[in-house]
Amino acid sequence: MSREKTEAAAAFFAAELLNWYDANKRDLPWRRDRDPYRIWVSEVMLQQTRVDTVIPYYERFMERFPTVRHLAEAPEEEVLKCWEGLGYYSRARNLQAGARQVVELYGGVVPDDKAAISSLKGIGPYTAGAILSIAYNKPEPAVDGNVMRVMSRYFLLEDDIAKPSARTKIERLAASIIPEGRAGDFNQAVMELGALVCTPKSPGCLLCPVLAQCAGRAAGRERELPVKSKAKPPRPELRLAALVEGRGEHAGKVLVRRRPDSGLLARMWELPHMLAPDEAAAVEAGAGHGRFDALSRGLAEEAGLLVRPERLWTEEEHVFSHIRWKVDVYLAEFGFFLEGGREAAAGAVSETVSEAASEAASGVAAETGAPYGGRSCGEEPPDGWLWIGPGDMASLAFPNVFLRILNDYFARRT
DNA sequence: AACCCGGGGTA
DNA sequence: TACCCAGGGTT
Repeated sequence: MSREKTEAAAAFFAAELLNWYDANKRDLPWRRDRDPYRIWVSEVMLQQTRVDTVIPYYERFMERFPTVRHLAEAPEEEVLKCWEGLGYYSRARNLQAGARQVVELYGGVVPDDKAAISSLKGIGPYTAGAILSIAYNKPEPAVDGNVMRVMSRYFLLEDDIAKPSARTKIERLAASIIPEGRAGDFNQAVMELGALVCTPKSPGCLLCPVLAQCAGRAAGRERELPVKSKAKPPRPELRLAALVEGRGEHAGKVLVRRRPDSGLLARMWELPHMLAPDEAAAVEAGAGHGRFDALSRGLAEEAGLLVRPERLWTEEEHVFSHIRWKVDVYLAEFGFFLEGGREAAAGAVSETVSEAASEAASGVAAETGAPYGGRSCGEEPPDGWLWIGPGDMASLAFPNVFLRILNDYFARRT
């Protein structure tokens, strides 16, 4: 296509899209004003997440953390709890870290220049452009998946949008056609078109305000675009989890633990669980045991927790973008914690671990306070472990799969 | 550049 | 079932 023709198509695109947006934009909570903090929160929530899913979370979040200072000063646990179920929890932790940066470095005012705003935790090229354009009306591109799809079709771009180079190219193109004084509206208009009309599977071309100049449609290729290489399928993992029921003063409660500070589901709460051993390999090595033994041994070695699994209680599935968990949940009777945690536990675990777990669960060790395997043991949960009842569900943040399991469990018990 | 990081809607 | 996301961080 000639440069002149492309430029004419670009001018048409911007003008028609703005008219369409003015008449058709949705009334969304974060479009009530131009408070950069509110725009920021909405943009972070909208990363990889649909508008309808975000709205209730957004309302709740803004009620609880109405200003950047409220967010900066809140306990992280509360922020995570507010984000529970929304996924990609590093977004919540980074958002709060960013809020604290804004308070400490910029007096609580979200900066309006690209370098400063891009230096905030959790703000990448898209979010920086979105805040600068929507809140401050600066002529910065905000290129997300919608924009890449719309532009790929309209300009018939065949770049693989899974590659970063495609986004960079589309950013340059988008920046070159932002209409004077209307950066925020234009960026939102392109995204709105992608969300409402130029949808991934079956674009509503007959309703499209820029149909007349759409090169992809003219070529009859709107359904083939954008070009996107496929991601690897998630790897399957079988997880063995223990639903450990308390006794005595912990009757009616179950044992949960907090995940490490970094990595998958960082700092969220969960049932104790482990990756199931490769059973074929175990049998080959002459160490084949059942799932009950595997769980008992695994939790002892990895977590310093002695329990006796009783029966399979439920199976749940949980799909991440890169892992597919099948979670087999076993009801288990509590034994004791090995003091000294993992290291001590590893040394204490013997071939007779399942017998030890049985003894422990039947209360032998607990009653006598006797050490096991040369190690002392206890009933008090170490740091990062808790006995919880139904009433504690409101204050601890769980990933969805464990939320389902625990809510199910408490609902059936009571 | 490749990989890590959730969850839900849609066809 | 498979695909799609209103991305950013880490290595």
